[in-house]
Amino acid sequence: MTSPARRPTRVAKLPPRERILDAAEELFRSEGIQRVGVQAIAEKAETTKMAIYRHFETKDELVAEWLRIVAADYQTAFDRVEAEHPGRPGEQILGVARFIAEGLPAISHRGCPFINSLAELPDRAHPARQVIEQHKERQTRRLVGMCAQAGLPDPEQTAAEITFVLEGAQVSTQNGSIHRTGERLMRIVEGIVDRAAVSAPTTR
Amino acid sequence: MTSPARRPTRVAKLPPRERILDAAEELFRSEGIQRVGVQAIAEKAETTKMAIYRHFETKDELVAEWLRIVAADYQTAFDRVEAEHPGRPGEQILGVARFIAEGLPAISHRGCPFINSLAELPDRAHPARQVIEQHKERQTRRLVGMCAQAGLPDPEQTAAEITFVLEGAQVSTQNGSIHRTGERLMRIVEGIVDRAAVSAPTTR
DNA sequence: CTTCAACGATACCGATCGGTATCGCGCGGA
DNA sequence: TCCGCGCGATACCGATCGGTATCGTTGAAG
Repeated sequence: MTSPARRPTRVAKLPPRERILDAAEELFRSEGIQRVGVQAIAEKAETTKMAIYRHFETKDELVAEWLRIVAADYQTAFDRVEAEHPGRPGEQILGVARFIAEGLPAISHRGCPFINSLAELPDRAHPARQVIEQHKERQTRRLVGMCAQAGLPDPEQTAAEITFVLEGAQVSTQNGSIHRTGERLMRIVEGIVDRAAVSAPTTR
Repeated sequence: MTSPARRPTRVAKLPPRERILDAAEELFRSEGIQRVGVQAIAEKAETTKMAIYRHFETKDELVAEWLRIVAADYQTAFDRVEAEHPGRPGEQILGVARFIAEGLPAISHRGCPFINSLAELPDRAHPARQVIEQHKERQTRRLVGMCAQAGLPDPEQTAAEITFVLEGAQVSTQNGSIHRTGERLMRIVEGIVDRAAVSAPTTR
């Protein structure tokens, strides 16, 4: 009656490490890093503090691991967008913007985990800071590459403009209404790309 | 020898309340809100915890008061920019952007206090949240007004775009180099205004 | 069947948190 | 002159923090 892969109750609980990371994801996103204690994570993960410290050296390392997963998810989304529009960098840029725009309601009132973590972790020696900086660097590099492939005259400048707009939009979801912020954001990015392309009407 | 207005030593210390607010300004900006204890503020202000609680009901109220002062400073800066270019809304918009751009090095590696406070205070009932929302609302209204006076066809849209860019630029100062971010930001805002004005070449 | 490692539970540690109570001192206004 | 209040200092409160030690149990591999 005790087959290994399935348990009658609890519908096959995930292993502790994944339950911990899932709980951390929920709590860190909704309440921030500093306000969430290790005990709270353990309870939400249906385990104990000790189990957490068996899998992660410190709370700071758990935070870093969480952000690594979030960063990997962003990378995957970028890959998918890129694959959906092969050889059409203009569409890829808009796809990235759409990905962010469509995610705005989900992060409503809490903004981007990376931006928030930056605000919560002023110590540049914190292990999570490396994760954040590497992530931002990669995303910027990809965006610059798309702009360059689109033949835009100043890829770094346009990529910076798009980055600023995307981050600003995510920040703005935290207060006030999100009404139409997504559509607004899409039209802004469309305008940026169109304007940047006036002197170089190549692929797109 | 003990004249009231001047003291031989300590070069005329400010009254406790202002010393507390000055200390809070420094510490909250550089280390964030949650990481700074009331005791640390008292020590930097050369006073005691009790003195702080004589002037502020709670730490949360002190945070709100600090943000009220920061918001008032922003308002003053906006007023000055507006007065420097009377009747020239295009120049006013660029003046606002220049104010933010020139402030980037000063907030280097720590970003905007409002954005950071939003990340640190997820509780919408926190007294500081009202201050932040009112501030953002006012700034947005002023920027929309400038865009409208400049005769731009869609003031809300353009104001939103500028707001996003300004906030994104401030966020981006926290990681990586600030090299040329100010100039970059200025050129971006110039481009936004120019593009938005193509169908309405009025004042400017 | 035995063994070993991961797990869950509990109790505990020192440190720090926001906030309070209670002193004594000193200066300014009446 | 004297009163009173703001001030600085100290000690203290309960709660929570990140992190550790030590149990008994369990489940899967050998």
